[in-house]
Amino acid sequence: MTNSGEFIRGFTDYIILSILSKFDSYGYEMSKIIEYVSKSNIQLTEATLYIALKRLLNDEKITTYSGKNKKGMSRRYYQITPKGKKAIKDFRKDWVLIENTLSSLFGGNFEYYRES
Amino acid sequence: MTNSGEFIRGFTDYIILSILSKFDSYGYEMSKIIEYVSKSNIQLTEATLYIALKRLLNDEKITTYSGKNKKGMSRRYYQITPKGKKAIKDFRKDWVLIENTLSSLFGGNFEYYRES
DNA sequence: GAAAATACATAAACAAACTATATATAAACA
DNA sequence: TGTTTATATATAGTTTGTTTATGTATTTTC
Repeated sequence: MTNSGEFIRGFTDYIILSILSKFDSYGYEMSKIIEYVSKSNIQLTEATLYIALKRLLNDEKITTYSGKNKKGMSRRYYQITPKGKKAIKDFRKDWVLIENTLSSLFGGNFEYYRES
Repeated sequence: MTNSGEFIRGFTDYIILSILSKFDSYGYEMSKIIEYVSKSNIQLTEATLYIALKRLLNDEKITTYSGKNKKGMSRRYYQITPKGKKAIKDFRKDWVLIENTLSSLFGGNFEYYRES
């Protein structure tokens, strides 16, 4: 999909928080998860991802620690904080409203009384 | 919803095109439709709306004409063009992908094999 | 040994949103 | 009659987040 970034703008932080709700992860892995789940239809460029991680760290919604995987390779892991958990919990309610509203609008599935 | 605009960024043009797929309309009415369909959860500020209309006119996805309603009040109506119809048709396919992907991510409803 | 994949990161440019502001008419209300 | 609210269109300046482009380094594959 061309310009997928334009559509998911605003959702980036919550995509990251959703992944980190399941397990601690690192930048590159998260980009691969998004690629995999979206079947390559949506992509987060590295710049977008790392800037979003910075923003989330700054907002204290995530923390970070250095670790090594099985093979001894250095990885910079990210972990969700209680503040991050609250943010994603609140957002999930918003997402239901957004999804319903946009689907109604795009599907033409709405009634509106026009007086003139 | 606070910051609803941040979430619908990128979708604005397609919201407008979706409404104009049903009937010709004018700025103020379209803002009311969005308010109504979203049950006031989502709002397009006037600035956003009129700039989007300008952009769509410039892209030749809509045209405009001056009209009057029953009461003789001047209204600036907008009408979708064949180019706009193609754009919204193409977008509707993208929306299915976006919706499925984001719902999977936000719902934690995905599997990903982690090798390390 | 070279190429591709993995991994992290930043600067500058760009695009679309927001706030604030301006203007004008019509309807409602006191 | 006058004031307020709703209807209606529009622009300037600011903010925010994404993109392109670039840089560095390690590991795996061929």
